This record gives sequence, structure tokens and C-alpha cells, in this order.
Amino acid sequence: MLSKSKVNVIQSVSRAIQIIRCFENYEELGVTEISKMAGLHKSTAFGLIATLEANKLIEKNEHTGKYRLGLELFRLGTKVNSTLRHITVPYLEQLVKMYQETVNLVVIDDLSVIYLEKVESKRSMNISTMVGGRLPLYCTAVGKAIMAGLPSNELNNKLERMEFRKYTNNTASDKNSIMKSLELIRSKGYAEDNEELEIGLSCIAAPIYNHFNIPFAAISLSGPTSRMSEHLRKEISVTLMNYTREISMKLGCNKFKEESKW
Amino acid sequence: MLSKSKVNVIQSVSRAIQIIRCFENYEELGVTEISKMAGLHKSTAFGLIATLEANKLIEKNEHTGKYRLGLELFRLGTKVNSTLRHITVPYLEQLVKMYQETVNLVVIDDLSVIYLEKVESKRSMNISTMVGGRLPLYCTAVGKAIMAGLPSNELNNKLERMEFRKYTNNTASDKNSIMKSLELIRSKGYAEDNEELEIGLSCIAAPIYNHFNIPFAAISLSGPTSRMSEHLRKEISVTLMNYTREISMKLGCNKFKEESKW
DNA sequence: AACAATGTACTATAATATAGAACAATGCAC
DNA sequence: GTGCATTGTTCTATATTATAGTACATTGTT
Repeated sequence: MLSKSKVNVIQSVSRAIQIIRCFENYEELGVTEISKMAGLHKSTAFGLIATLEANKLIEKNEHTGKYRLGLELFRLGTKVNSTLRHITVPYLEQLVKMYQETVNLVVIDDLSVIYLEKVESKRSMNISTMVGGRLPLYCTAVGKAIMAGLPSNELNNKLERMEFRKYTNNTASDKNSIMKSLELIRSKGYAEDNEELEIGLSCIAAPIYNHFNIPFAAISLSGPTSRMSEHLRKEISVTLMNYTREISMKLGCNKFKEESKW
Repeated sequence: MLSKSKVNVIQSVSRAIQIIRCFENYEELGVTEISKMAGLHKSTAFGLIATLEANKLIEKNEHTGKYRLGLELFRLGTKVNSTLRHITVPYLEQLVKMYQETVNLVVIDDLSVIYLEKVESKRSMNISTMVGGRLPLYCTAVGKAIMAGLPSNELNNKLERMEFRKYTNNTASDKNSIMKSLELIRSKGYAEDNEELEIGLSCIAAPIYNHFNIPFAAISLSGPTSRMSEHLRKEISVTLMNYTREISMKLGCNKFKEESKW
């Protein structure tokens, strides 16, 4: 036995998940291929594969005899964060109508944001984000918008573990510069990305709060810097903050109700 | 032991998948709730849950102590049929630009189609299809477009097992009426749904072929019947067929190359 | 404050996943 | 077309592992 990274995990289940992960970079795989990739006995892999197939998480291509990811996996994936997505998508569509730029919904996942939804404008430039994709917190407007509202201990814990990479000259490259920009974001209520990830690409984002008043998601609008005048950015930021306030309240957040009381 | 629906399935893996399915209708569940729903011992459920959590397929909400579906499940779901989706989405976006109606990509799954992608127009009416959702083959344009090109034995096998339900007065309600309409679809190369699923909703679809020249997916354009003039429908059908021909060829289908030879 | 319900840890045992071997089916080379 | 190599699949014995019982910790409720 090689290594048992964590105790109390059920071997066969972890192995089955490992098999699913084999398909991340390959559309079709055979039993032997899978067993080699996963370091499993051919016979063991076969049993796990048969189980995944019986549950439609993978499918057998009857023509090639090979396996591929199954529709049940897709369907189950659509159930993840479904409340948030159902509430938010109409706002995204409204934003595209208003500004004709690409808009996104993300959630935080440790040191990254994961893109849950994207609605593209007709005239959108091809932006390098993909639904299901992941980008670092520190160089995206959405990431910074979320970070700005985190409890300080949680924020510090994250900042300590970050590894900075300079995507462009504008990318923040250390903890201090991030902390400074978060300060500004807190006072404004929204975040901007001025070509910090990609030259020519600007982005404005506002955070979504859960019912513990903690930000965990964000929506953003991205477009070519050339179209993002100072005036327009201001206008967009107001709209975003109005929308995220509504979304947060629908999620049970009472942060804004309290504000109106006082 | 109650029932073992299939031999050669690994119990713990099937149980883990069963636990994931518990979250289809519930956003958050606790250990005890899950164990009751799945008919498992609390302690058994706990081990499976811990394993799923370690693999990020479910996540623990630290505030409530309950579990929810994890982002890794979402991410893996986005890998399903990724080639087809990457090739097709640009065509969907082009269609929306041209006709300003909602367009869809589906794949066949036994007696249903599953919606993989949807691109909505600004002026789209709210149509009751959802990404990840499922509709019967016999009452959708996409379903009929695919059926029309299936090998006859496979088609018959499906028709035998179908249970017809009359969604509207236009819904086909038996095998013969479907077979007749498939005949027409074969000669035209595309399928239509004239309020067969929902009154007021019309739909046009064309099939996508895999590299065995078998249709397995389809794209469609849906809109209110009032906007779908005979002339426009004809034009849309031509565009759809051009696009699906291109998509099919990119997938390695040589059906159309052969045609041009002769 | 007492109770109930839930999440978590530990352990013995029975049940089950595992890997080996052997066979079948397929594809490839010559 | 024949033989070889590779892959998919079945079967079985064994030892590993998942399981459920018990007990404890933690939380929330009345």
C-alpha cells in the first residue's frame, strides 16, 4: 500500500472519483487506460467502472467500447448552487441587455473564484473565462470584491497562503498592495480590475452575501478597456451594487435591511 | 439485505452516488437526514459523506454544519460532452444574433433529450426548458430530428417503449403518427414542433451526427408562434441545417463529404 | 438546566472489495 | 489468413475494508 492521504475515507469511493477525474483531459478512455492512469488493477478498475456506468456517471460508447463522462454527471452538476444561480441569472441577463458586455457569476473556492454562469453580449470580445473555470482571487474584480468583505482572520489566512503571479504590469504582486486596494473597495462597495489579468480587459464587480452576511459570490461585467469610460464604470458599479443587494436579500441576507433601519 | 438490483456493482460507490442524489431536491442536508433518506446507518453515511467531502463533491457549510453539493461536482459536470459543446456554442450564439430567439443544444438519452446549452435572446419569452433538464423525444423538434436519423431497429426499440402524453392538442399520441412525421422530417432534413409541447411555442431543429454518421444531438431555435412566419421558418431551417452540417463534420462525420462526392 | 437530537470517534466482525488467473474478443502485424 | 498482442470480461479465494453497533461530544431547544 502506497499512501493513505487521509484516514476515514472509503477507498473504493475515492477510487471511483479518481476514475471520473481521469476524464478531465480525455474524452474517451478504455478500461486498461483508466487502470493505468489511476494505478489500479485492471480488474479493480473494471468493477468501479461498471458501477459508475450503472449509475450513468460514465457511459460506454458502444461503437468504440470506450467510456466517457455520462449525462447524469452533467445533470447533477447543474444542481450545484442552484438557488444562487436561479436567482442571479435573470439579473445577469438584464445587465447584458443594458450594457451589451459579458457578465459573470462566480463563487469563492478557497483562494480562487469559480465561474458558475456567463452571459455573453453579441458584441462581446472573446474573454478567456470559461464556465467551470478557476482564476485567482487577487487579480480579478470578483475575487477582490469577495475578499474585501471577509472577516479579517479568514482574509489573513488566505493572504498568507497566496502565491502571486504577475499576469500583467497591473497585477498586484504582494499582500500589502492587495490589502490597500481592499481598503478602497470596502469604502466604495465594488471592485475593479484594470487590466490586472489581461491587457485590454477591464472588469467591475460587486459581492453577493449569504444569510450570515458573509460574501461568498460575486457578479461582474467585463469589457475592453476602450469602451469603459470613467462615467460608464461609475454607472455600471451602481447597477451592480443594486443588483447584488437584491440578490443577497433574496438569499436571506439582512445586512441591507439593517442599514435601512438606521 | 433488501435488493441488489445489479450484480457486480460496488456497494459503497453506489451508496455514495445515492447520497449525492439526495441533494437533487434539497440544497442542504445533515448527516442524519441523509442517512434516513438513503436508508443507511448514520455511521455508514458519515463515512461516505466524509469521503465525498474530502473529494469536494460535497461541501460542509461551516455555519450550519450541514452539507451541500460541492464545486468539484459542478466542475466535473462541465467536462461532460465538452467537445460537442465547445464546437456548438459559437453557432448557437450566431443564431441568436441572427434571429433573436432562444436556441438550444441537446443530446439524446434513451427516450429523452437532455438540454446541454441554452443561449437566450434579449427578447426571448420565458421558455420552460432548463439546462440539465429532460424532455421526451416525441414532442420536441430536437427529439424528432434525432429520431428521424436513427437506424430502424434502434428507432423501433425506442418507439415500443415510449409512453405518450398529450401535452397539447398537437402532441403526437401514438407510434404511427410519430412514424409518419419522421418520414416527412427525413425528406426535409429538419424537424418542427408546432405547439406540440406548449401552446404558443414553436420550434425548429436539425440533427448533429457523430463520426459513425448517427444522429445523437440537435440544435433548435424556439420562439412564440406569432413571430414564426412560414417564410422565416424556412429560412431558419436552412441556417440550422448548414450549421449542423458544419458541426457534424467537425466531429468527424463524413456523411456530407460523401454526399458531395456523388 | 435538563433533554433531545445531531455529529463524530472507535471497534469487532462480517461482509465486501480486491487482485490474481484464466478466458474471450478484438485488433494488428506479418 | 494466421498468429500475436492487447484489451475487455468473468470467476474465485482471500484478506482487506466497509459496516453498524455503541458510546461520546456537541449543539440547540423547551
